[in-house]
Amino acid sequence: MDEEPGWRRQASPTIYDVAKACGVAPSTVSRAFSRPGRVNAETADRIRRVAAEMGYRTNPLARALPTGKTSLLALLVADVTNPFFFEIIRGAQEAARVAGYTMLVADVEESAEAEKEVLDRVVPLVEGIILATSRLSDSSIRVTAKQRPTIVLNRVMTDIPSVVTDNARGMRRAVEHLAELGHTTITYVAGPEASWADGMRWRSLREAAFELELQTRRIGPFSPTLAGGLAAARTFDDRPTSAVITYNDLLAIGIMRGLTLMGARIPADVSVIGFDNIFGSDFCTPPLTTVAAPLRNLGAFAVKTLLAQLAPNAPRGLRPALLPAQLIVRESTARKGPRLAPWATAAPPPQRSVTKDGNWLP
Amino acid sequence: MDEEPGWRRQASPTIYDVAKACGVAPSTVSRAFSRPGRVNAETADRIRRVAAEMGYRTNPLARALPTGKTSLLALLVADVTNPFFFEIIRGAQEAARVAGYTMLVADVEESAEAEKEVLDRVVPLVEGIILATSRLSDSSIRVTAKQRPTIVLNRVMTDIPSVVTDNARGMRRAVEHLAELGHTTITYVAGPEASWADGMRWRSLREAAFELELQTRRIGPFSPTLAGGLAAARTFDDRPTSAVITYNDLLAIGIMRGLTLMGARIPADVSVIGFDNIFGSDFCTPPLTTVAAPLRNLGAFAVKTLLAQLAPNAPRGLRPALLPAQLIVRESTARKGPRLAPWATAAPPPQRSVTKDGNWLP
DNA sequence: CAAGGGATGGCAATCGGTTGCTGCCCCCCA
DNA sequence: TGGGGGGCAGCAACCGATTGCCATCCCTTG
Repeated sequence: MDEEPGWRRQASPTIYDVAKACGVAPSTVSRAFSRPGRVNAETADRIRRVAAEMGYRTNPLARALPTGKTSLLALLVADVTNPFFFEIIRGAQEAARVAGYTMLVADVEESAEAEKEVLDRVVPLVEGIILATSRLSDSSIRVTAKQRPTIVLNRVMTDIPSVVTDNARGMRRAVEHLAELGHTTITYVAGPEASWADGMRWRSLREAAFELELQTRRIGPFSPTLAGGLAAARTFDDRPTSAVITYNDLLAIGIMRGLTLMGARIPADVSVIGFDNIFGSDFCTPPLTTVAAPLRNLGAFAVKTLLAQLAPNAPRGLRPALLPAQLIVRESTARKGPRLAPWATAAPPPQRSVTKDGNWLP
Repeated sequence: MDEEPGWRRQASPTIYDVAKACGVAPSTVSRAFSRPGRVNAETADRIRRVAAEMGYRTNPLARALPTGKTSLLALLVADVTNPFFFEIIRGAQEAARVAGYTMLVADVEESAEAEKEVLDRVVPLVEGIILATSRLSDSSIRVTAKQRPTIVLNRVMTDIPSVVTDNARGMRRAVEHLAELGHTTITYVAGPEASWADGMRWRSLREAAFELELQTRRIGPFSPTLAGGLAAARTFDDRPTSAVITYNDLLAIGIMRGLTLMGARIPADVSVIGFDNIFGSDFCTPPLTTVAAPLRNLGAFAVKTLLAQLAPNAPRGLRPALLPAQLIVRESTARKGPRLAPWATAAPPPQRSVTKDGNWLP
């Protein structure tokens, strides 16, 4: 009865198999891979040859158990379908890959609940965590950071390493741009209240406007999505201004679309500036003037910072890393025109209906 | 000297700690969680209470080593920055999460090399794999499938479970739509040669056109990106037709933009239909008529199929799952106009420069 | 009252590497 | 010739949970 050994789905060879085939001890095989100098060069070579022949691959689970080195990093993003994260993910994955790490990207669907759940699941698996635009409270983040090295992206915390875009400088450039075009009052379309970046951008706007002697106004909060922008357009229509800066590009694209439907012309009637320079901001109508975040770099930099934390001689640099933003002028901004709402009196609104999630009805 | 026990970064409690605190054996603690009926209800309750108090969390690595259950699934996508995948990722992550699995999303940057490397790294960690738009050869995929249950998305293989959009039906609808608008010749703008979907779409176009007595033409291959579309516009300009169907939306948006820069009006001069209904296809200029793939469902369905494979009584349904596509008519298609190239004679092209990756120059 | 059996809990092996320590061999140098 | 030391390989414990098997205990039943 013992000629047919029980088989599992995939009996890949182990160091024990390799050891037997080579006539050495398992520990020697292990060291042949993980500590090359520790074993005779010839022996090591032979072991590696045989191992390759047998198709041996070291089992990451087994390695991770005693050492804790899973070679896994986690990146939690608020919303994978938000283009803001695309290049961040790319940059992070790439950086992780070249460093020999695998990136575990998880979507938390804009919910603190889901974020906690995902964290619970992921924390024990990974060596480090990047929280991109977390919706968690500072204290929740600290709890996580106590368990694994953690980096926050797009948010500043005093006791956790953070990587952010230089919002203040970017906002300053945007405001200057509008001022040069003759605008005197700027409406800020706010994003989620829980968002650190939103508060930061609004404050920076206030400051810049104050220095340049412009007026500001604020509407919101709105969901940072196309649909949110559509809603913002309706609110904005009550007290319009000639210039708008939005929390992010999605909101900007949405508000442009909403205003256009109401009969406004962009940029002739209203100039709009977004934030982040996401995918699509260059081919929307009109192409959007926006404060470009160094997205890819943001992701890559976060990984590098995290990896640095992982090193035994933890550097502990806690000053937030400020990555430069850049104003990209496209076609949604223009010299201030004479006309303000109601737009409909000037141009009949192209009649068309839009569903609540921002799609055209057939 | 032994009062200060060596500490590791995070000594989370183990079943041994819990066992000691409860005065029972570790195995009992283990069973209290994994096999509730097997241990006295009171004991189990007490153990669970103490465990909760101590903040015990079962270590997934340790559990996975003997059992092989990592509760991890892998989703490999050709390009995370391609919006085609956004909703697929969402759908897949969501489905995995509710099933108690964590999804490991990996970007392979459109390269078979990178795909292999990522697979090597990921295969031993996960219980199953979803290959979305793989650039691998059939035989490479089979090798992977031998190691772990594997599902291919957007590609049909006879011996591996696959989930695809019903391209033929979708293409048929698109061609009918163009025929109704009076178009007689359709140019197909091809995507990557290695793409199964590209071949499928082109064949379906041929068939549909044949039945409806239309002419077809084919240009390409082009990279399935905005930049690819810009290049396609130049090629198309040599032998223009009044209708274009592209391999995907990105290509469609790119070619629309390219043609517009050359002075063509869309849809008056050229009607364009894309494929996939990606993020952005509704707010580009003009909003794109496209064959909508059930993206979110595609992802969710793939996960469900994979999970089914994981069950011990493997169903082994090998007929590819065809998910229905839908034609979304927006504003990039219109009745065939009288005018063909050269466009420039009719309308002076708005002079503007575009960088090779499709951004406007400042 | 004894045999049988279900309910509970413990023992110990196991998953596949890693690593501290030991032991052996050989070479070098005094 | 003997002692010291470096190079190399093996032994065995360990990471933390799972699980087959055995030992108890107590209750039931003939």
